[in-house]
Amino acid sequence: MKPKKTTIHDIADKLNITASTVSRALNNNPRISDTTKKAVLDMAKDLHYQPNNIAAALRSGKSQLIGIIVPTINRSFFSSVIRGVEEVANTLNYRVVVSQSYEIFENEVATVNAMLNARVDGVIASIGKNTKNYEHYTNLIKKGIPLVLFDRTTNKIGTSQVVIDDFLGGYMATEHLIQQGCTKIVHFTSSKKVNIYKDRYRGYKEALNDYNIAFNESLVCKGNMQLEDGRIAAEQLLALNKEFDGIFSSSDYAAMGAIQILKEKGIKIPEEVAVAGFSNEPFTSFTDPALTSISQFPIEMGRAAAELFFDMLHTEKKKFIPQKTVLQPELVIRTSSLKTIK
Amino acid sequence: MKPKKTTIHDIADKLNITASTVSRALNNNPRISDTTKKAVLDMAKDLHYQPNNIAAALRSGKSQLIGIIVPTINRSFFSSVIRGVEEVANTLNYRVVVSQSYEIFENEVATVNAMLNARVDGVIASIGKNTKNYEHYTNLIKKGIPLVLFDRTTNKIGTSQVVIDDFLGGYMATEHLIQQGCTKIVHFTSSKKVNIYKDRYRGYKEALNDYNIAFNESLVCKGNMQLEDGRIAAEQLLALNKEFDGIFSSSDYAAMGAIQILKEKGIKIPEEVAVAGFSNEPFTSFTDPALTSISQFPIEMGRAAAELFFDMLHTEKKKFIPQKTVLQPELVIRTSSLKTIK
DNA sequence: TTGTATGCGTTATCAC
DNA sequence: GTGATAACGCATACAA
Repeated sequence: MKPKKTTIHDIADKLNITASTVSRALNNNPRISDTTKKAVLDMAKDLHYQPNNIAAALRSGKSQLIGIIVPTINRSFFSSVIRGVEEVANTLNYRVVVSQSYEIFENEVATVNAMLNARVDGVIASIGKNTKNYEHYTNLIKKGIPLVLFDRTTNKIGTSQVVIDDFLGGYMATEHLIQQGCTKIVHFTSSKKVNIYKDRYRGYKEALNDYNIAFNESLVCKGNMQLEDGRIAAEQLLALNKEFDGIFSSSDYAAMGAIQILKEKGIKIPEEVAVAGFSNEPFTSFTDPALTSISQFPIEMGRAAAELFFDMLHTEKKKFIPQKTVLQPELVIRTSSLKTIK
Repeated sequence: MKPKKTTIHDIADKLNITASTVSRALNNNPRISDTTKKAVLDMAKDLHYQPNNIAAALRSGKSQLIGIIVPTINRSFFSSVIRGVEEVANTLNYRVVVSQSYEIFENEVATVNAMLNARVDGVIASIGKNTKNYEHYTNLIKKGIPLVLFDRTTNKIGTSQVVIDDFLGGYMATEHLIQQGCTKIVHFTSSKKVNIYKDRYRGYKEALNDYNIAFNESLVCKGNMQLEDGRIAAEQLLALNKEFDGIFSSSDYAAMGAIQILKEKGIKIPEEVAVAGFSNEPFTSFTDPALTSISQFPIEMGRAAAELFFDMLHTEKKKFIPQKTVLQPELVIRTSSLKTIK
């Protein structure tokens, strides 16, 4: 019934050569003559030969698979990183296996394990917010499986990572608000445990310091960085009669939430309060006012992660030194912070 | 050097049983006694046994891999569909391999081929805009590999698909504008070759007809459905002095482009022109005015696609009848179309 | 430049 | 309820 799949043996038989020769010819092995190569390639086409990556993977120990672990796929930042990874993986004949942790530690562990079972050649991951134990990741490293962390990373395990300079991003956003005349700048942040928020916070403080503006801890709001958190924070600031003329939020969503509340209360943006977010989410250019933000170049980040991955793959484990690619953030100025020009 | 990976043979040796028994125990085969099962499981844990999916795949012919092909990963709609697929695949111990066609036909063909080489157990795909030849997909079907199409599908090849009722979506959006008092409604659409745009267009016409509004072809603008296309279309309409009091765009992006132009020209939305988009992109709730749109429930679409896939997987090829899941769209009313209440 | 032999780790078919 | 054996399709060490 089923038209039995053709293998290298079928090609070999037709050509009166051996399977090894066919295998070599297909892999463009230099020791095979051009004539045989051509004959093999032609016959492969004739027989509709379809290489079996699985068999090759079992034999060679290389699956040509890269595992990607992200909290959730349908967030612009993460899907863009995946896009970047896929772009370069694709050109090198690698496939990309994705899975989500949903910020749940157990899922993250399980998913690393699944990647291990699938025998991926390496893993590119962004750490979940609630992850404090990195054993599942160090396990990978112990087994000699390349691991590249991006964005939400950690220095506690020695592996390559790619991040943007979050400190600089925080600094740039804050500096920009200061230059627009703000002196009482609110900051929205999240858990200190997460490197990215910690660094953006540091950048904020440093900018204040450099411009001789006193740091006021009561203007720092902690939350979960969602739209709702921004709304709540803004409401509380107003309820407490805090004076402020600028907001630097570590998340575009929280910034947006604050903007909604301010608009509802009739507070003018940017005239009375200038706002800057972080991430340059696609929606930031569509809002009213359009939201100033910090671009993280997620596609480039994905490409960089893939490159670090292939570096690792081609380096002997003992010779390997963890690399860190730091991308430069970019301040994207939009109406929400443009006091002067308006 | 390398701590040789433990296999089922290692477990078997330690326990003085055979690999077959271990294999069966690990697969929870009913013919194995509970005591041996427990012994095997314990030993597996002790030896840090890590199943080799690749070997199992080669032997069994099942890779536990689902290939997903989308035009681009970092578009909210597509990444959300992927999320839905991954959700259900994950619970059934399947992994998801994603790749992008970038709307380029050759890429789509190549990527289907790559999936074939990777021996995925099936493919879930959304067809690229420029694809007119479906041979690469029919090839899959011929080989007995389950194929599920979603959103951008075709009836020309007999396979399962999941779509939303685009006709109904188009109808609902148009009807809503009519109910808001619009009588001269512009429609933004794209290539007639693509099922989704064709159907939304049909819905638009039908609604006009049902409400006794004459269809005016000069109010239909064709474009590529991007922000820029919406801007261009709106500019042309104004330049030509076309009278219109509503816009139903088959894309949120194009709708947004039109809104930008109308705002620039001082035309009030929704008072003078009411606008509705399609897709309910995340940004639609953040714009000003917030954009009325049609939700396509992408995560549910992904789940439905996965379910159709597993249905196919568990059905004999000869007994299989292509299924079509049609999801109901939902009108999400926002300020951009709310003439009455304002 | 090509052939021979072997094994990657698992599952499936028989046998007992 | 368990064992023995083969086979999945390919790549590679070694031989010629």
